[in-house]
Amino acid sequence: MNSRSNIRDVAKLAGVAVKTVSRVLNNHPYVSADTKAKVDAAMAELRFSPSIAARILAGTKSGQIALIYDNHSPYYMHQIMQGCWDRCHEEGMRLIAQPVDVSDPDVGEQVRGMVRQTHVDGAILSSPVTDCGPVLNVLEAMNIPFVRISPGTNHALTSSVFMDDMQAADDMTTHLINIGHRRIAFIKGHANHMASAERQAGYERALSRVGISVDPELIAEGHFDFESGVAATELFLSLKYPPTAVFASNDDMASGVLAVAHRRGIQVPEQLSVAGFDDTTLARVVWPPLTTVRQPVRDLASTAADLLFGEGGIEHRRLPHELISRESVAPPYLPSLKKSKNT
Amino acid sequence: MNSRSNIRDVAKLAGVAVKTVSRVLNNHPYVSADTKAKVDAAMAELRFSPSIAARILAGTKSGQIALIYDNHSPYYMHQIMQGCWDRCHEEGMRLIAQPVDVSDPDVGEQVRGMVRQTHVDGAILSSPVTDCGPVLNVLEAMNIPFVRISPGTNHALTSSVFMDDMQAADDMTTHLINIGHRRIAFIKGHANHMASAERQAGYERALSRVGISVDPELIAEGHFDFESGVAATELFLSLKYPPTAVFASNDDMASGVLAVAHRRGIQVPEQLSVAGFDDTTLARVVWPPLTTVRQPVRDLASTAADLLFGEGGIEHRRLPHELISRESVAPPYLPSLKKSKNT
DNA sequence: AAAAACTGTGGCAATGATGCCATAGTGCCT
DNA sequence: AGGCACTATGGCATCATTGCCACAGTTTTT
Repeated sequence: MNSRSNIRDVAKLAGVAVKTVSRVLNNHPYVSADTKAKVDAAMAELRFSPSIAARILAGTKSGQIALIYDNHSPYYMHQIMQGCWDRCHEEGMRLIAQPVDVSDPDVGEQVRGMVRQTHVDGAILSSPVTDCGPVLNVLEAMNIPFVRISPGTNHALTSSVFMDDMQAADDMTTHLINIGHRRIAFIKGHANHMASAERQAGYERALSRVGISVDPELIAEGHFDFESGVAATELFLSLKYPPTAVFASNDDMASGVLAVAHRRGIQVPEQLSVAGFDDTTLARVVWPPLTTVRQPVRDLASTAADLLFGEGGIEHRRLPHELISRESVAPPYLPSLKKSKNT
Repeated sequence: MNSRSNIRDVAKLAGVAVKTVSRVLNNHPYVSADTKAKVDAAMAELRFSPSIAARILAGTKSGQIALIYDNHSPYYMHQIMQGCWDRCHEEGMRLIAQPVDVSDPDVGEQVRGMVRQTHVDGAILSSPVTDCGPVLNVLEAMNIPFVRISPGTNHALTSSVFMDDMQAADDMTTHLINIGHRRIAFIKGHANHMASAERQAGYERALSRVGISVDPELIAEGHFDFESGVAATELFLSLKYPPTAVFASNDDMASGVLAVAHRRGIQVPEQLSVAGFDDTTLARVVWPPLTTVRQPVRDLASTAADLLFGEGGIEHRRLPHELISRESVAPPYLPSLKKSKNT
């Protein structure tokens, strides 16, 4: 009925001491290959796997790490989780995915409770939790090592993995400029993600470099979701001089731009170019497929796990981004210019 | 930092036995109000909080449940998780999300290991894990209660929540017939989801009822992902008499249909109607928005958690579906009929 | 009035693994 | 030859809590 096998049963079957089984379990040095083989065989035969609870109680490690997140883009989180899972699985660690609400004033206590209960050995934080003061304080106070994925702020005491959001946004904006766009609108990301400000800065830097003034009318608020892409686009298209291109801070919002264009019968990319950010699955699923910045989300996550497991001290690793050209971006048609030439 | 106080310290300070403190902790009956007050005071003074690990080890409940899944649609899983999380949070339970690979011959052992390690009190299975023999056997052998979300097979010993996939597919097909379609193609779901067969049966039932013969050419394999929607559509459109409507077994595949239509310059819905299934976020994000069957995914998940927590015996609860009409479906244009009339 | 049931409390074993200390053989340096 | 470091293994206490059994006093039932 119950699989009753514990470490003692394994020890008996393998003909060794309990302590030796424990050593095999924890990959301690000083176990002969011979003994290890016997123990492994016994464990396999008994279908043994150690109780985390007992391990926590007796020892100092639990073999578990937490992924703490608060992100509303399912595709993005899906990739983050996969990256973490893969590495954890390789490493024999258990991953506890823990959603939180960073706007909840109680978020620190919630994380404290979770750490207390699960005794996780470390944590991976995904933006925007990476910059959530209460959470950071709690983890530091409890002395839990953690790695941050795409943090917005520097933090001398912990490792992080990230990409150059500013440069990526600059690249995309420059690309739009290079193919002829001058009125380029920008939809900001959620304000609680620090990357949002970075991307905006990159956008503005690219414009400024070529002497295009930053027009506040062409910058709209956004929250990384489809609806805010829609809302922003409605605004842009009601302007006296609407943009010829819209650069959204993620793919979800870019999809919103496409939806409005479709509804109004505006041809993309002939009449309006649309660029996204992230290169989630969504970018390939919508029509036309989005020109976007590929963010190596899964690699970011698995690298974060690497850094957490690694012995090394704190490290800040930047992963490369890539501009992905698809069909949602083309040179502007610019009927007004043609007309003025004719007149 | 020093949460060094344990139940013994509390007992000593309160002047009672350790066991009595345990009773207070667990709200046992048979503790006098007087004693309870003393113990509460002592706990407060020592800032005591019990060790979950010890509790799990010594007791029979862990306060944790597992969500075991293997689904490749991020939007779908996102909703499932949310539903589970919400109820678990209300109930003070910890949720451990555990992805598995049902095609892995070792999947049973993996689940066994997870259960033994974490001591979960119960599990929620999401399709297709609901019909994965090895997993079911392991959970039964370990005597872990579980609830299945959208299982394909009946199972007298465990509760389940589901919707009527056959009826839903029938409804959608009938809707397409009612507005004039006769050549309706169908893209199957992943073969390892039992719901796939149900949906196909519903499609065929609706056709048969009105005397339309089921044309094997109009039924294509699919795997619940965008790409298989694309592949199926390429097939359909290369037929001598292509369909006027395509009914895909989920929204991801329906998005694939839309993509092919866009690429070939086929107007949706004027020249081709497209229907999906699930009503995930994706259905509203693509263009045109998908007519689809709303599956109450989040409710399914939270209901599953309800049944797991509930004292009640086994129960099979069906949740209602709903046909959502959006812009991807319209009456067929049928140019060939018009032509023949004219000639 | 005896028996049974309820109330309130205590003692001790058990849970499953690790930490620390001990032991013993081997190879190497001085 | 003595001492030391290294390899390999075993024994036992320990972690913090709950389950089971026992016991005594009080109330209810027969």
